[in-house]
Amino acid sequence: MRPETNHTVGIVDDHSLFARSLEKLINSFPHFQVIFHAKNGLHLQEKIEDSNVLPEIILLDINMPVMDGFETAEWLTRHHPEIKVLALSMQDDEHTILKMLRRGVKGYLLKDIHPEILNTALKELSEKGYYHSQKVSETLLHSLTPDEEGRIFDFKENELTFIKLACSELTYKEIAVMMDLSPKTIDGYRQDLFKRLKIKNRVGLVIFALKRNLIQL
Amino acid sequence: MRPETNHTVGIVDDHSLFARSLEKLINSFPHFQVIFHAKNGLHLQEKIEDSNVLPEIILLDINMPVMDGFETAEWLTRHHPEIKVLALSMQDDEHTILKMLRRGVKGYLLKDIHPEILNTALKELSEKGYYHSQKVSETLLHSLTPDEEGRIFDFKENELTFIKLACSELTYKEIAVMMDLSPKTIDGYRQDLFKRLKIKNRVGLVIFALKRNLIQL
DNA sequence: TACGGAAAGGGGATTTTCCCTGTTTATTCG
DNA sequence: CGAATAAACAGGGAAAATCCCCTTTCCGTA
Repeated sequence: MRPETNHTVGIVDDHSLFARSLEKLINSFPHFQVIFHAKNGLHLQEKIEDSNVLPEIILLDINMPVMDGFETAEWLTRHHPEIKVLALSMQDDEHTILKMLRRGVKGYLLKDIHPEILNTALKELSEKGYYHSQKVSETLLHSLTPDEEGRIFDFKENELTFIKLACSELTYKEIAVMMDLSPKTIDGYRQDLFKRLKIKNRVGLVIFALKRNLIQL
Repeated sequence: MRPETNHTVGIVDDHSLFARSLEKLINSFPHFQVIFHAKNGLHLQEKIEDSNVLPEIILLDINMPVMDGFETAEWLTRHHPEIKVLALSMQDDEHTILKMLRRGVKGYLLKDIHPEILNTALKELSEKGYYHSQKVSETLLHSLTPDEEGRIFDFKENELTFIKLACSELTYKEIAVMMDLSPKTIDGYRQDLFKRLKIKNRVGLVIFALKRNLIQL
C-alpha cells in the first residue's frame, strides 16, 4: 500500500446529515477519501453507470427507501464484485448480519461505533479485504453450528443413513438397494420420519436435514 | 478472569513427543495448565468418562488413528459442548477447516505457528470463547459466499420464484395457484429447469438452489 | 409366554416426471 | 409492413415415484 495513494470510498445512505458527517470523518483519516454519495441503491446504480469511477470501498446503509441495503449489496456483488462493501446499520441481530454477509458484504458495523473503529475497519478492509468485528465473528461461527434446539430427535443408524441418501437424487428403490433392504422397509422409515418430524414430503425431509446439519452440501 | 485461577487444558494427539513439548509450552504460559493427554478420541472418551475432571479447553489433533479429530470433535460438542475445542493440524485447506468448524470447534491452528500465537489463541479462547486466525475468518466468510462458478445460469423472475417455492413442502398444484399460473405452465418450468441444470428430480433442484444460494434456510 | 421393534408386503390415492401438441404474444427480420 | 421465429403459457396422456394405511412375520427379551 503506497502511502501517497488514497483509497476511494463511496457512501450510500439516505440520511444526508449522517452521510455528510461520515464523509468529513473519513476524509480526516489518512489515505481515505470519499468520492461520492448516493441516497439509495437506485441512485448508486445511476452514479456508477454513467460516471465510470468505481470506489474501492462502499459504506452501505441498510435501511433505505426505494432500494435497500440488501438489494443493493446483492446488485453490487453481482455487478462489481471487486468493490468492498461495508454495511452500516442500527440493528445488530444475527439474522440481519448473516443476510448481508450472504450477499457478499465484507464487513458490518453499527452506526454508533467509535470513529477509531471505523478507521481500523477501513484499513483492514483495504489491506485484508474484510473486517470482522467480534459480533460478526461470533455470528459467522454461530451460522455453522446452529443451536440444534431440537436435539429431541435421536435417530437410529439406519434412519440417519436413509435421511442422508434421501437428500440426493436417488429413488427410494435405489436407496433400498444401497441399504440392502426392501423398498417397503425404506417406505416404513420414510413414513415414520414424516410423522415424527411433521413433514409432508421428501423436500421437507431435505430441509429438515439441512437445518439440523444432518447433511452438508 | 481471576488471575489466581488456572485454565485447564487437555491435549489429544497421538504424537507423544509433540504432545509433551506442547504441554511444557502451555504450562509456561501464565494461567494455563495441562491436566491430561489422550492418544486419540477413544482414549479421550475413557479419560473423560471415568475421571470426572473436564478441562475447559482441549487441543485436538486432526490426524489420528482409531478415532480422528473429526469424530472426536463431533463427540465432544455432542456430549460436552461447554468444552472449547481448539483444532491443531498440518493442513490449512478451507474444506478441512470448515469440516471442523461445523463440528463445533472454536478455533483452528496450524501446528507450526509461533508459540506466542498459541498463547494469544488460548487467551482469546477462554475470554471470548473462540479464536479466529485470519485464515479461519476468511474461510468462514468464504463459506457464505461461494464462488458461484456457474453464474452461467441466469434465471428469469418467474423461474426464480418457482425454484424458491419448489424448495418447500408445497405441491406443484399449490405453487401454480400461488403464482397464478396453470399447473401445466409450472410443469413446463420444472421440465425446462431439470434439463438445463441436468437434475433428475425435485430434490436435485433443492440441492442446486442451496448450493447457489438461491434460497436460504 | 407376551410384548415391542424392525423388516416386509398389499393395495391404492396422489404427485411427480416426461413427451408431444397447440395457442397466444412478442420480437426479429426480410 | 407483414411474415417468420422465438417465448411463455397451457393441455392430454401415461409411466414412475411418492405417499399413506393396514397387516404379517420374525426376533429378542422382559
